[in-house]
Parts: sequence; C-alpha cells; structure tokens
Amino acid sequence: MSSPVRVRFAPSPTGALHIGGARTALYNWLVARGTGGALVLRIEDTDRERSTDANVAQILDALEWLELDWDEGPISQYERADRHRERLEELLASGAAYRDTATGADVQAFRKENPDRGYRGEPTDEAGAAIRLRVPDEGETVVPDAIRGEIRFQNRLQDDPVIARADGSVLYNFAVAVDDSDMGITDVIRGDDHLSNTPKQLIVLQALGEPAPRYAHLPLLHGPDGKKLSKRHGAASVQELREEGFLPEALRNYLALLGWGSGDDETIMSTPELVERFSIERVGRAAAIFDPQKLRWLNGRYMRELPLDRYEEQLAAHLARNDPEAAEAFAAATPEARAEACGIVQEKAQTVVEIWPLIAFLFTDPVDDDKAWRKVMKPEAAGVLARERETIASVEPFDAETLEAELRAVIESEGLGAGKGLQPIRVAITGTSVSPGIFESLVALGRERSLQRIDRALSRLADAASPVSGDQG
RNA sequence: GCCGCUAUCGUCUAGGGGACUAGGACGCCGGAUUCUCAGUCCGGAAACCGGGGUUCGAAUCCCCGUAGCGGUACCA
Repeated sequence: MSSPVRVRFAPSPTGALHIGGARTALYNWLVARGTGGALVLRIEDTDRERSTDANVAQILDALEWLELDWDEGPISQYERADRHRERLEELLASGAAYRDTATGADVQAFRKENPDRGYRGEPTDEAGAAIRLRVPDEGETVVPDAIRGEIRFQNRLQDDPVIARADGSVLYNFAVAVDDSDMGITDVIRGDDHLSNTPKQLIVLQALGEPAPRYAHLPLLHGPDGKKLSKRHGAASVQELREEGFLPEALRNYLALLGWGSGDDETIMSTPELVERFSIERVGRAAAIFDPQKLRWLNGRYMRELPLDRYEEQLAAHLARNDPEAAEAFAAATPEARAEACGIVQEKAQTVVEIWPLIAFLFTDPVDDDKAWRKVMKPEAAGVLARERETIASVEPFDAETLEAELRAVIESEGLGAGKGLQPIRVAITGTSVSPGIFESLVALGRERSLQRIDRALSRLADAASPVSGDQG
C-alpha cells in the first residue's frame, strides 16, 4: 500500500489571495480530499520585507470563505528558521554548500563571458559572504511532473544559487526543500512559475539525502488580455469576488473547470462530485484566461438552486458588509416577508449583489427613478392606473393569480397591451421600471402599502397634468 | 540573450492515428416565451499557429519555425 498523500498550499503573504492562488489551493484541496490525504497550509513568509500579518489574515479569510479547510497549519516558514539553519549547517559541513563573496552583478558578468556554463563560486571564509548551493557540473536534474512528464535541466547550465544570506537567514529555494521534506509532502502542486526553481530544490533535497516529492506544475492563469494575471489586469482577489456577489460553491466549480477537463461534457459539478472526479493528471498544460462572464453565468445557476434560507443568509451577509442601512431594514422585516422577497427574486439575480436592488422597494421607501417615471407615467397612464387601483383595493383573495386575472381584465377593457397597462403599477410601487413580477411584487408589498404608493403616484400625475399655479405669470 | 513551458472556435475545453463533414459550455447573433429586467427554450455563425516529415491515413506522433508565457534576485 502506498503512503497517504500529503499536499500543501504555500502562499506567500505579499498580497491578497487572488484567483490564481485560489485555484492552486482548490486543486491541492481536491487532491487531499479525493485521496483521503492531508493538506498542509504553510505561509511562506521568509521575506520579512514584504510579508505582513494583514496579508496572512486575508489569505486565511479567503480560504475559509471558499470553504477550503486544511489539516495542518498554518505553519509560518519564518518561524522555522532554526531548523533551516540546522540543515544549512549540514550542507556547509559536507561541502554541498559554501560561502561565496560574489554579488549578483558578478554572476551576471560571469554569465556574459561564459554563456555555456553556470556560475560556480570560490569557497571563502570571509565574513559577509552569502551561501551558495553547489550544483553538480555533470548530468541533469529531472523534474518528474504529473502534468508535463519529465522535464530535464542540464546541471552545467545552472548557476550555483544563493540559498542563504550572510547572516544565515535562508532563501526560498532552500526553505521550501527543507519544509517539504520535514512535512512529508508527497506531492507538490503549485504554479508553473515555480518550474524553473524545482531543479534547485531537487538538488537541495539530494544534498540533504532526502527523497523528492512528485510534482505537478499548474499552468498560470492569465487576464482577459492574455497576459499574466496581476492586479493590473483583472486579477480579482477572492475578497473582491465575494463582494461582487459570487458564491463559494460556484467559484469552486468554475475554478475547477479552469484548466481541468472532466473528460465528458459536464459543466455543473458539485464540490463532492469534483472531489470524486478530479485528477491532477487531467489538468491541461496551457495557460487559461479567467472569464468573469462564464463565472457569472455559472453563479446564476447556483443562485437559482440555492435553498431559500441560504439565499437569505447570503443576502443578509452581503448587506451587512456593504450597506448597513439596508441590512437593518431587511433585518427589521418579518421572516415571512424576507422569505417571500427572496422567493420572488431568486429566478432573476445572477449574483448576490443583484438581489437587493430588485427587492429594496419592499423594505424601504422607493426612490423614484426620473427616467422610468418620464417614460412610463405619461398623462394617459392616470386613467388605467386609477382603475387598477380600485381593483387592487377590492380584489379577493389578494394573491398573484387573482390579481393577474383581474388586472388583465382591466387592461383589456381599456384597450391596452400588458406592457402599457402594467408598467405604471410597477413604477408606482417600486419607483423604477425593473422589478420582479408585478403581481408577485404587489402581493409581497401588501395591499395597503401598494395602494398608498399608487395613490401617491396618482396625485403626482394629477399635479403634472394641471397647470402649476404661482409663478406662471 | 540564456533556460524552461505552451499552442483546437473570442474564452474554457473534448479529442490521445481512422468513430472529425472536430463535440460541449460561456459569450455573440437570430427566433420563441414573458408585465419590465433577468431567466428559460429553439436555431445559427465561430477553431485544429505555419512548414516539413512518419504513416495507407494525422487535430492527434517527430522535427523546424513562429508566437505567447514563465524564470533568469542575497523575492516568493
């Protein structure tokens, strides 16, 4: 029996978790959950200049929101400095690493004169010298990659990389190798941008006498312009995506499909299904472009499937974060009213942010949209609206079916189409021309409030029709 | 420059020598449904980067080219 899989997600806390990192996290998580293995969360914070606690908190927050849990950690790489130094000493003792005074500029100069071989330094005892890893002159270092097969690097072409500063603080390529080894990582699943680091890490592992993990280098995610995803071109952070109203389960589904094909034509896949079916070998080799439109479509599918109580939770959470006044108004309503509002809007919203504007009229006084008013509330609308008002006042029972039947009768007798006949009601009760179904909206608003708003609209129409007294003359 | 990776509709992808007149999804266009918007339903346009091979046969294998991307730090 093979040993259990151990994977890790190792973000560097130099910024928010963006969609590319989220995908890497998801793939690691899917592998761990799909194999019954463990996911280790490790924070690669050895760069003290750029790592911040706020970023760490933000990354953890993003993972939690995405509902990607981990089994061990978060482990701070920086806090393992003693262990790193310990292993570094071993390499120094064995000669696999050495102190060298050459600077980056020196190495560059060397490469310019010797394009056919990598830089090899001269060991020194001088204080202030950085520590380099001795790369073999002969042979090649082979990266076994689950996605691309074996990738070969000629050793003689590699520079001896600096693995620790003069003060003994270690650098990324060394810390990673030590940590992956200490943590028993069996599969390193990370971005493509690490591919050329891998031989260095492999050589460290070799020098340390440790076995190498398997690797899987994920193709990078690109922005809509085809370039590497970064803040500049649409590299949405997970938090931004949340504020734009996307659901974590939809995002997981979308991200899983971004770069991975199930093999059949399935597009909508629940997370359990993803866990079941995901395999790292089927991840594509080419970079993928993040497409917000497809995410939006997929999100809409999930929004419509959401149980009403969860729908309401999502809305309430969104309002709480972005619109305290609205959150209060929503919370003040009865549970029945909240559920009804969610029910009449569920088919229409693609994202959580789209919900509130459609149902706010049920919880707050409508704000009249002048454009909608001018377009719909023509003088001739007054007549039909007045008749509709009477129907709404008297109809029994006050439900959507009956309202529809009665109001349509009114419209017909006025010789109007449904569009012309119903829009005035919509504008009167919602203040605008876009809302959930008009009959459902009337019911949700209730008879009394509907009548009040229609009366208000009627008097405003009357004012507009009669000459304004006063400064006319 | 050097090292490495990649290359199917606008986008995400299926395809792993004959099943391909290249399939699905988003988007787009057209139509239907409808009280607005959205949704839904139906239909349509849309791709194998180029050139050489290998083979009876290539989107699929090999080589070259081109393009894109990543790396080339005492960052991660």
